[in-house]
Amino acid sequence: MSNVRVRFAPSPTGFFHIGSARTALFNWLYARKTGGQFVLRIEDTDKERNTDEALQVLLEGMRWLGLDWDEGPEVGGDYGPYFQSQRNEIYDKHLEILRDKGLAYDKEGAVFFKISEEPQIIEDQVRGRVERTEEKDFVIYRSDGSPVFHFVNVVDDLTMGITHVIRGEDHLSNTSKHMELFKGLGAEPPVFAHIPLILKQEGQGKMSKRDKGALIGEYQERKFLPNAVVNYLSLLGWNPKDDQEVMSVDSIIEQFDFKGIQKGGARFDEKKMAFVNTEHLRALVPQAFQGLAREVLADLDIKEGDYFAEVMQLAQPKASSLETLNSYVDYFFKDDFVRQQSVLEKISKKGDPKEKIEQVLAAINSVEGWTVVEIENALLRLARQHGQEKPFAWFPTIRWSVSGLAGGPDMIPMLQVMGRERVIRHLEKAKKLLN
RNA sequence: GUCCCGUUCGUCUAGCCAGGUUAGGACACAGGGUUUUCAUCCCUGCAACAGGGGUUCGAAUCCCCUACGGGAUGCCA
Repeated sequence: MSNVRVRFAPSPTGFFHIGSARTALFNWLYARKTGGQFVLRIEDTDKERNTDEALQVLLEGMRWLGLDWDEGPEVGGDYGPYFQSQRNEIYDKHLEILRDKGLAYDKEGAVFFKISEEPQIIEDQVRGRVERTEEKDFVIYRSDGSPVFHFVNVVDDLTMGITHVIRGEDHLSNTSKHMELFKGLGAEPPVFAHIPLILKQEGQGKMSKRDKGALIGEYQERKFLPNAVVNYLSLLGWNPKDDQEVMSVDSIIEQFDFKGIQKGGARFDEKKMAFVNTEHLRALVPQAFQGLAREVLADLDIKEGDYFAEVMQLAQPKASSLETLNSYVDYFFKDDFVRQQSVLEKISKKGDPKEKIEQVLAAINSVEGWTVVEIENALLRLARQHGQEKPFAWFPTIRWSVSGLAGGPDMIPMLQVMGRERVIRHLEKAKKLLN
């Protein structure tokens, strides 16, 4: 247990942006690394947009990523309320403090904060020493009586005992305002760490919600593994200073530090994201993989029994994502799969597929049992009958017949798992299609 | 306009603080192999210190300038 207290203070807008998620992640990592507290505070001052539905998108996204909060909505805590909309008294009280010190004054119906005009020196944990001077007094209460972001942000951080503010670089220039406010309220500012922004994959500027891959909900829908998303996000602007890239969340927590945070913006790369996801998928223990696979394959009529587990054992080492798993294995579980015409055209160039199917059927019918060795031997015999060392020339045709595809799990184990009857049924059907 | 921050392969980055490296890794891409199957695996290749000046025997590394990129400059958050 340490005295570190960090926070993530999102505004519920109805979507959970990847940049916000990474800010949340870095705060969470730091809390877990130091044994501190991770506070979730909701900046719900915009009454129009802040619906309960929008809040749930955020909370579900956080939970999905595994970013559990020690204080905040649903869990409470000693520093509440955790919704800005419920903290007006606290803000008003702090406004009085500034008024009493002569640091707040009314003008044009609004309340302004009187700046000190001294340079504010930020010892930023990522950027080092940053110096900036505020040039003019700024509004802290609008003429409608509501407090503005800079003020509530500082008051909340102060009253919630936040020790480290880890946030996006877009706030770096605002920090001098915040420092002045902390000092005006008679408090030591927290430690700041400004992390680089996530940039668009293509084009200029930071990721916007319209960009592909910008929303956490997309990864949820596409059945990415949350740990993989966390892994990739952690690598966007941070690294453990060695060659590790595919890491468990525990390992990331253990190695996380401010020194490893990058200064420049990081461009998002969906291909690398997919790569990290594939690696995590392969690393899953078979039971975990099968559990997830059952969910994504729910539409297939899969009966209980060993067959499913065996198919998954074939698929897991080669499948690239849960999102595409269905198309990778569906033919194991149904007879009405589509045999791709383009694949047929390709294999037809290397000989008559119908002839090959007949040859394979004949070879298979002579097999006693249905072990990998027996299937392999049968196909080897077939190959030798045609003066060939190995039966690879028949593989594309077999694959097309039993799966309709050009690729998939290893050929012989796949046939073994499918079972003799099913293989023969598919071959016969394929043959018929070629008449 | 002003202020703040940044800039190493196409991309993410190591190296920079404590100057001497064939500038390393990963993704992507290309070629080859396992295998005349495959969304697997293995090997190889491609490819970078933004530009200029200075300091130094020696600069990716330290200093200055320029360019470019990002952010801030709201009674948005």
